[in-house]
Amino acid sequence: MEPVGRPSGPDRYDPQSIEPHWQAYWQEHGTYEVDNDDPRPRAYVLCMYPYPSGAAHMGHVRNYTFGDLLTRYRTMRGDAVLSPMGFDSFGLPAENAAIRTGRHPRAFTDERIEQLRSSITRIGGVYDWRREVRSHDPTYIRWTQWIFLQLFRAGLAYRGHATVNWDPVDQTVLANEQVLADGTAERSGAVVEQRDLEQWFLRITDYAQQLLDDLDGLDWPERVVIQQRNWIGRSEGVEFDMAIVDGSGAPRSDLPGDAAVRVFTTRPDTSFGMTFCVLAPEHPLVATITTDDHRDEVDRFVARARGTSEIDRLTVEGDLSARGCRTGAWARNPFTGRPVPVLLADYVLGSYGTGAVMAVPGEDQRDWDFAQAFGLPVIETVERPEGFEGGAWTGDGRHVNSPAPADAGPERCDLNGLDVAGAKRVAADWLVERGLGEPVVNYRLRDWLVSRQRFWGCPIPILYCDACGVVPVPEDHLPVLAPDDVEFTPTGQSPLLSHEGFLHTTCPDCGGPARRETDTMDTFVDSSWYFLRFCDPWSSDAPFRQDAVASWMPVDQYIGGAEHAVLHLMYARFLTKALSDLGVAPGDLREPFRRLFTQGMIRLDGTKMSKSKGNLVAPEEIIDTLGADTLRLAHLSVKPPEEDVDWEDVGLEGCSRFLHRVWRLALPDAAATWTLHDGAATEADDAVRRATHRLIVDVSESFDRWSYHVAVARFMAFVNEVQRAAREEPGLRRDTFDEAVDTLLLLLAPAAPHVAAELWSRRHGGEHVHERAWPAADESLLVEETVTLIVQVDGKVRDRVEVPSTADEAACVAAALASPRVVSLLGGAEPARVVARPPKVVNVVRP
RNA sequence: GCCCGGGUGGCGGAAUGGCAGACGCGGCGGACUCAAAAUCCGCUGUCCGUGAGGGCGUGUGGGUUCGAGUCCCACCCCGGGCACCA
Repeated sequence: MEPVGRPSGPDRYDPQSIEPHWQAYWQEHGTYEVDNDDPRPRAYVLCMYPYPSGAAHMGHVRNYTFGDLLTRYRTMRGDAVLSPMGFDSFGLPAENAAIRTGRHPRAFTDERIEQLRSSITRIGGVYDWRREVRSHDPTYIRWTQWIFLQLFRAGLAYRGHATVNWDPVDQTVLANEQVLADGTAERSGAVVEQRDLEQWFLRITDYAQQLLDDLDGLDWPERVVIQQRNWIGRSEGVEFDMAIVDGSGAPRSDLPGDAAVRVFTTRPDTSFGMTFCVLAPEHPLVATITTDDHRDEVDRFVARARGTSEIDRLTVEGDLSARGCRTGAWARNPFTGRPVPVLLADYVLGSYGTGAVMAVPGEDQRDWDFAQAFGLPVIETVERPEGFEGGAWTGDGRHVNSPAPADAGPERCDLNGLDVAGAKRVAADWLVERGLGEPVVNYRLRDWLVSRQRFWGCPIPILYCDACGVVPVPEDHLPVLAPDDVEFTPTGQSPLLSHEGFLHTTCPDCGGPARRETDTMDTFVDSSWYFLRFCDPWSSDAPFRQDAVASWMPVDQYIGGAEHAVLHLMYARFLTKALSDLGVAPGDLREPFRRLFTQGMIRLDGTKMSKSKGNLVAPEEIIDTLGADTLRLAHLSVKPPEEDVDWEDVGLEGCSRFLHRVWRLALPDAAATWTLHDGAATEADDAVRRATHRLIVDVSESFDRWSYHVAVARFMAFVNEVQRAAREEPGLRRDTFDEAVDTLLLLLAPAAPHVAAELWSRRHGGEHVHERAWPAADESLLVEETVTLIVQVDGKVRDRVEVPSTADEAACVAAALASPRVVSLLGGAEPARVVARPPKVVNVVRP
């Protein structure tokens, strides 16, 4: 790809010779290092820290180009920009490589960090590397563990027994967020199994309401906010008890008198339509309420449901009658006083609400389908709209069939005639007033399962003592580090489980023998606080000092992939709130990321480009030939930043040609090739000066709006215009030309930093362009003297006339009516109407 | 099914109710050259017309407006997310 035929020698644009020079300059001069006592206004620009997978791929390039542009731009605007970089360096790929090759994951990881750091530098990314953090660094491990202990003391980290997601390929449990809707693992793609295990959880559900409410104050893509809202899944309803009775409604002699099942519903208004009640197979009452004649059937059903993988349980196809089972028990509907049969079905989840629902086939489609399969009756309680032919009606309407029977006594409830909202209120109040139930808010969000049965992660700092039970490792014993003398076996089992030296220790409380926790933390724990550590990575007696965090946080602009919409971004929000409440982070820091930008993916032949798919286009090969500035510009120009990109559409050539053109235009010696003079200013000078100041406004606005592709288009158009003016007679005044070129270089400095720095330095005796102030436009040059007035007849453009930009309505109308084209189209008739928007447009409406 | 995006030349896209197609890619023609590359210049939505010019044109159909790619209503298609959460 080496261009042939372009001029050679010292005047040739040669990215290979200038790019390393400037990268070293920025590093050596600490140009983008900022101290915590910097007096300038502060800005915190952060790209999601990467998993070190080796040399950068195009996704990295895209991400870091946007972040780097913003860092350089804000710096030129006068801010102290915190732009740190680090590595999310725990994780399974390194451990899997260790299992394959026998090499320790640390060696593997450190090597890949160096490769990635080198790539990032070669892209031209500038960071305050003094602040670098790595998840697997013992100092970072220490503070991750310290944070875990604070959460443990506050009751926000707990050990719980639960049915959890087990990934048979990666040999570890996973959080709900890491399992896709089809029941496969987000990372490995394996079908997830269910296992009952004791695991560590973080109590994110305590923050469900805050996580929901605080979304409103964030400047985030709507898409991401909606995804978070869906994931939290708030739903309001009521819970109430239904007494377990026999088929005639009488109490059962084999059960205590208060035997009851509690149900949760968001539709108490439809209670009169309840024709059965459904329990989850894992509901604790199943065993006690099942009657003897149904016991065998129930046992078989429960065994099968528990053995079924999530993926099968979620399948909609198949015979519904096999997915439920009668229990022989009955429950009394408090609204009617009448018993309804109790069934089991796997579509009711044990982990949501009360694990039991009242089934209303008339107004719920799942209940309706189930009722059909089991031959259960349907009672419609909401009037159908005309023409409705489906099974269940879930919309609004007048209630019918909803009075309590006459023998229900003076306290009978009557919902007939009410709409859904009104009936909900009346039904809920009725339950509450009689002490039968209460309003309840449920969330879909579950506590965050953080245990991982893996070696290459942050060890959970907990001991198990036979005498004292669960004991936190004392803070002055941190960090707990995994041993180095470990062997990785092909089974994938964590070597910690069989490492005697790691496993056995003494209890800090009683001095007796104790066993270490062998699970490590989900790597999303590491990434939930790294942005806080960046503010104060030198802190040695706390994870960070509060004043340092207070001065930088929240992050002004966070940049990363949309694939983290629920995972990382939810966890990081949670931990920030928890640390704030614990007094570790400032009390008023409730959200970590003020603005979020999610960039599009890079696709190759329509598929996502990633390491696993071969990563066919290596960024460094392009840097080796066309240079980093061309690559950056191509990424900036190809599409709006938030959209997915097909690699085939990335126009390297046009960008390379453009930079060569800039080079020839700006090179001091090349001025001889242009027609420049020191005489009086001509119209050409006037036009170029206006274009120059217009460019300042356009590029600034485009940068502020993240319309980088438009900014690049403006650059190209501007260079074309200046070239043309400087080539044709009478040419340009030298100072007009210099102002145009210097302004171009200043504006280009954030986007194509190396070439801008090199040319500026050559033109200005070694000066550094990135330490110059962002240019300000001269307002007087933005006002044109004359403008092109659009003359329309009946809304169609028929002519254009030059008018003074100060022309008023009368002048514009006069100019329009004087147009020969308009005169001929009117054919002597008087216009029916003339609409003028001076000085842009006049529309003449014919009779 | 529900919720978000989005449909504009051969392609990526631009246009914050006022000149549709900026800028780039690709294509065609030309200059320079022994030749090529590179560079530079011109043309490049579509139809009618020798021409001047005119008709049509932003997924489809309606509407609002002097004027709609842009606003409103209905629909079609594509992409993404959610989906037994009671």
